[in-house]
Amino acid sequence: MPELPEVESLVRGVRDALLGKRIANLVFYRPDIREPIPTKRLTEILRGKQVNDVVRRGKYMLIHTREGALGVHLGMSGRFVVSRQSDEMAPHTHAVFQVEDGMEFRFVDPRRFGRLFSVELSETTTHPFLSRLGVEPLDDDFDLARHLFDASRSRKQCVKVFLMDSEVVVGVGNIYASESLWRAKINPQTPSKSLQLREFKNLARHIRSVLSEAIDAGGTTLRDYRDKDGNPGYFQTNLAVYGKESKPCPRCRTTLCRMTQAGRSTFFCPFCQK
DNA sequence: ATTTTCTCCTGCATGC
DNA sequence: TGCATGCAGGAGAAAA
Repeated sequence: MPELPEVESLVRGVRDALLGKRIANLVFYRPDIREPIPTKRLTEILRGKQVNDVVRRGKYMLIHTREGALGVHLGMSGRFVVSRQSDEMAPHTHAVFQVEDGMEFRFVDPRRFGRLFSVELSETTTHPFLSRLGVEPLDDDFDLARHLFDASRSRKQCVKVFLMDSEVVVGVGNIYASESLWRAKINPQTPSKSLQLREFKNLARHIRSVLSEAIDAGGTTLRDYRDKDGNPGYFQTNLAVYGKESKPCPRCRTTLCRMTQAGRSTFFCPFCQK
């Protein structure tokens, strides 16, 4: 379940491995993942081209050349792993990007919720997958609390669902929404419009700290997430509430609860998060 | 217009 | 042991 910290960890590794390198060739094994992979256009953009930049936007990774970019979304179970060309091919390998240095990156995704897409030079911000994304929670250039406060005034949604709206703020998925609300001692069912600016300031601080700590730990691996070298993250050992239903709250020892909000599991402490 | 539900898919846990 | 069932979930599409 890659969210912002997992994608950021991956992007940093891919950037180190790929920046300045040339993509020698591309091989597609299964172009019909969530959406058909634009194999022809991706080949035009990448083959024989040098990688200029590798960046994250929300939960998307963008690998740029002077012709455009490859967009990658890991979905639920996607991996983007560096391999030797002689390594055995993992099941569910859908695409391979061969690098001039003899290594290659492989996109592996058992559940096929992920996507590979092409981004033209002219649409790095206007591409349909990118244009509607909300703010980056770790950007320092603006007031996250103020943004959340303003965006929530006209909403009926509860704060947990609101936080997970990628048109409001990107990268906060099911795990980090639950974790940051627990840290901020806010009940996930609280209507977002009823929170005051002061409470959003506290919440924003905790969103940033939990995401930053998770990046430092290489992300959270519950089942599928791996970095480019196939290594898991380690932040799952620091999770306070996610997946901890019926375990004691780390703060007050009250038994943690699980509920469903907008079809997603939410974990919380019924005592701390009143 | 906003918000909820559905959909995509496979692997794993559960229950009989 | 084996099979059926259900659940997990990011995010766009569809429905409400």
